[in-house]
Amino acid sequence: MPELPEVEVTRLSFADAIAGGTVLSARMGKPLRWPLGLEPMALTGKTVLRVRRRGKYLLLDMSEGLLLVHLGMSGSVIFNKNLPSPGVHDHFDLVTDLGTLRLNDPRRFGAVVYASGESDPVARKLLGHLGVEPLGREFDFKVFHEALAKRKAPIKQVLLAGDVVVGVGNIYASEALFLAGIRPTTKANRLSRPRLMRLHKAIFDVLSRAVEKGGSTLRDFSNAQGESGYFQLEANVYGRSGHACRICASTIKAIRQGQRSTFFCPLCQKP
DNA sequence: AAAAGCCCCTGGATGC
DNA sequence: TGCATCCAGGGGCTTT
Repeated sequence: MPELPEVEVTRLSFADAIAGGTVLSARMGKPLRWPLGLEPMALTGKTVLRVRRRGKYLLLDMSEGLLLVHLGMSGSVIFNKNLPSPGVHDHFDLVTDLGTLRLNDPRRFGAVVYASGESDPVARKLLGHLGVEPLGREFDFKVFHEALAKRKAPIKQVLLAGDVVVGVGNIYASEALFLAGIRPTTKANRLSRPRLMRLHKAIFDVLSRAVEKGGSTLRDFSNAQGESGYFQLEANVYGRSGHACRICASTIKAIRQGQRSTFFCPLCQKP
């Protein structure tokens, strides 16, 4: 489910509310993608200092150590006081004196992992290979250009891999390539500098716009206050195969790339 | 080093 | 109504 915008919207929706909260108890439901790394109750007494984001990971800095939270494909988080007793897909509760953070994740591709710090091996394994943050100052065009020049894979799949830029998932990869006028199958190293400049800008624009709109709610995404996002209403290509392109009225096409769907306009997006 | 496939898991939509 | 099949916002791991 969640790409960078949804994770960022989630973060913004509870970061201030949980900051300063001291853990009273914690519980795990069914196992998630990776083990927590300690007994849930060992989190008791730690304080949540702040919530950051790295790629699609939420980082909860604790008074000692940090929690890495990933929403996988179907995860969502809610933060509130007096939550009802956990449902079948509620797999992690962090009860603090300011409220409870609860992860709901039917498919359980998500994870909550404790690390002693960012140099902890488990944190390095999950975060160490990540590319640049697209909404930060470090998203430099020259670096982007040089990284893509080394890649012969289709540009869509390079974007998805997340080792050049983080946070661009299946929706926003298709959307950014549409805005840049680039065919998703074009090999990354075959793109000219002007076209890459358009792509660089498109990635920033589409992700920031999606954050503004509260993310995309396709099936079940909502922020920690239970509110839906609206960016999907603005999608130009994602999920629109067979429909008319909003720009040129051509029929939007769907193809498969690496076991994932890709959507594009055959006229607006040049190989 | 980089690319391509394979899984992990559940639920909703679709088709017969 | 019942059952099979396909598809879904991710990404680490293994194999080429």
